[in-house]
Amino acid sequence: MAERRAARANTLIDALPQPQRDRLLRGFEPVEMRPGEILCEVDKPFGHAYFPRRGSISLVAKQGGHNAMAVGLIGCEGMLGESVVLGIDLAPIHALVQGPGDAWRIPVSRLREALDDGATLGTILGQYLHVRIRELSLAGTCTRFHPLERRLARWLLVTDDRLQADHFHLTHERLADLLGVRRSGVTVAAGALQARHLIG
Amino acid sequence: MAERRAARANTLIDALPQPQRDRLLRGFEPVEMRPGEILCEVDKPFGHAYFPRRGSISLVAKQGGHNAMAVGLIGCEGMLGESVVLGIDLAPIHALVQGPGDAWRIPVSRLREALDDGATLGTILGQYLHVRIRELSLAGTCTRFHPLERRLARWLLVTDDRLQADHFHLTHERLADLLGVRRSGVTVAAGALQARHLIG
DNA sequence: TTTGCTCCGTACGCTATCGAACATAAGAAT
DNA sequence: ATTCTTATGTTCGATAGCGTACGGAGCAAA
Repeated sequence: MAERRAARANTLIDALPQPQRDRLLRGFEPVEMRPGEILCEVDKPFGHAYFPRRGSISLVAKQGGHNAMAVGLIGCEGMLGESVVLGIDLAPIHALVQGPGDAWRIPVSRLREALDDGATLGTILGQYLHVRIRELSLAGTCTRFHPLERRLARWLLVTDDRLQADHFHLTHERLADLLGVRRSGVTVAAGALQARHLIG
Repeated sequence: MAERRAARANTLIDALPQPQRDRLLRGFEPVEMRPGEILCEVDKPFGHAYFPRRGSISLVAKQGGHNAMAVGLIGCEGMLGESVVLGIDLAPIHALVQGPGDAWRIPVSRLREALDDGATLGTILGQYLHVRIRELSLAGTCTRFHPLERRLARWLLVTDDRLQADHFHLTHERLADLLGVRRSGVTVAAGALQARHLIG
């Protein structure tokens, strides 16, 4: 599996000024992310924040047990646990590992300390939370107005972008869960995309 | 139009400790809210934050001009412009007046000053932003999985809750815009609710 | 009184998607 | 080699909501 770009670190961390970044790195613990692993559950305190370096984390909204769908995907461009900038340590949504990889993680308490260590980190996380909010706002509209084939294409593109890998494997079943549709619906939509030689 | 509860102020403001609230009130300007008035547009700087006292503000997500739907409703329990706590002064979403009423508004710059005047305001706005995020996350799922009749019922209940009025008037047309469906679809759904004597 | 406008009710055919089932196909386990 | 499992392809009838169109009711201006 060839690498598409050299950088394997996390974009948010890279944006920090050197001394602050070094201090923050001391609080980090590298962890592996395995697909399906649950990183936080809604309304429960999340003990750690995660900064993916490879792989991806999907944000899943659940509705009364049954119905669920993904409303966001986090890769090395983002983080899980932005809520700390709000002084909140409860997860607003479920999060689980989607694509395998690894991440830095840091206890919420230490991240909170780091937020007092100069304003830059707070600014960055604030901006990141802002784009999350924008994305969340649009997610609903997208689901409402676009047919499955387009939503599937979008999800595949986003996944590809986040994973930074030349290829990746996802079962129709899992895609169906993420998109909130039937498994066989994904089969059909994927077939249509293949017929147009848009995916392999 | 009888009042349902005595309190006509804004819940967030009421939650502030006395001295801080008084200082903040000096920055407020009372304004009237007329239905349809646009309070902010996505990616444009919003000059003021709004704290409704009566009436409501709907948050509208747009998709390429055509398709649009509401993803949130703000009444006297909330505010418009929470993004300031993130150090952001760009609106993440469109907002327009839904139900007529009045609000306090404050220039973003003064609200930002107020955030430095003790930590309480920041904490409150942070918590409020957190619930907004939770609501946004669920909005998509709700639209995806629930039939129109239920979504309509929900919207009417939320509107009633926010407006604090004994009655209110909404055309089917506007409800259709808010729910992202056809006008005639609303007519049918509303008829079904009336047939079950759930609305008048 | 006529005209015009806004709002509501209703209908028809169409599309996307559902829920459920069945049939392969490929690999892993025994 | 046979069985089990997992992933995929395909079908069928059902349903929600669409786009569009037409008719009527209330109300106001001319």
